[in-house]
Amino acid sequence: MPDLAICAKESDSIIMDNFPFSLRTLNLKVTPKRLAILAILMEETVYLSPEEIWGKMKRRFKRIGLPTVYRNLEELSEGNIISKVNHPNRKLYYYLCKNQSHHHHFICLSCRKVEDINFCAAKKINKEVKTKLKGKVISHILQVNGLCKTCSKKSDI
Amino acid sequence: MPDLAICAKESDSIIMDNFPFSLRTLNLKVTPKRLAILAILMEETVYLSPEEIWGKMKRRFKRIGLPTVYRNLEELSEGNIISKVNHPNRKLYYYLCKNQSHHHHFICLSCRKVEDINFCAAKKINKEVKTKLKGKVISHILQVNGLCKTCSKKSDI
DNA sequence: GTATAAATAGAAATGATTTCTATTTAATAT
DNA sequence: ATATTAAATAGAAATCATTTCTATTTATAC
Ligand SMILES: [Zn+2]
Ligand SMILES: [Zn+2]
Ligand SMILES: [Zn+2]
Ligand SMILES: [Zn+2]
Repeated sequence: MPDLAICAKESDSIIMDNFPFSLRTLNLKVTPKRLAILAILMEETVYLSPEEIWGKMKRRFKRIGLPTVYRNLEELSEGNIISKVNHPNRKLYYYLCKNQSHHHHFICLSCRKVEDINFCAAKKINKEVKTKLKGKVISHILQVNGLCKTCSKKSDI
Repeated sequence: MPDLAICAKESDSIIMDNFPFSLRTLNLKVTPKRLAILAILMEETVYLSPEEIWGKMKRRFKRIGLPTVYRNLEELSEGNIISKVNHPNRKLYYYLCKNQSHHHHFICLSCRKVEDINFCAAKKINKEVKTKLKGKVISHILQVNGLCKTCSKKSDI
């Protein structure tokens, strides 16, 4: 189905084109390095570490500091443009999800693939917190860790 | 209601009494230090950092190393006797929940209070991962971060 | 263009967590 | 009780992912 592939690429570029707007909305300047970080993440179906992103940035810029990568990833994540992965190894990983609507992720602990889980308990949870606990929700984490289809087959052997 | 208080204490000691059994089930030796860590966590309604637990341990033992605290907390958490908190500041915190059944937590980012959320999407999620993604679930995180009743009132001012 | 605040490079520091080895201890079998 | 053995521990030291710092550069608004 070449149509699907073309379609996917078009929608990708639509997302890419919107990054400057998204950045400005967050009061972040539209710098070449910010856009490059987003472009790098756009190309991936797996979550990446700051150091790995730095490695890819070094191919595009002759001067690029690791702190810049860390800072930008944190800002982009804070602004909900990218998402942070809660890895059991407690290291930082980031992922850019093309799916704009609120949802959560299944992450593969082996190959790092990320897949969408079209399920969110937010409404029920917010209700329970509000009525029963009388608290104020700031954020919620829902993440499923495991082995993707391919990796679970491998470990079957 | 003094009855409730007594009842609560009795149920606590029932849990306490079961720790040696739980530890043996996990092939962990029943050491005074393990039991003390559990006793310290039992007394708390808030999550504690390893360093804070170490501080309390130093009152009970004249020789007690911080690595011992870290190691034990990790083992107990791995064995599901205690639960790890996913704090936005990315530091380690642990909590011992008296509620034995599977559930999740609302954590206060201000006073560190932990409250139960009697809701879990595990069944739905497992089903979605199994049927749609054909993956294997290893673990899932569901945690709600916010301000508890008391703390959200304070920040209203 | 100019002004200004934000972003960045690069070096350096940080500090929570982990690793290491010698010693001690709990559990089990005499 | 005593001996045996594997697990647990103390304390010092190392690790290293992440953050901080300051001078310089750059995006943006006028
Ligand atoms: Zn995989
Ligand atoms: Zn997604
Ligand atoms: Zn609170
Ligand atoms: Zn609980």
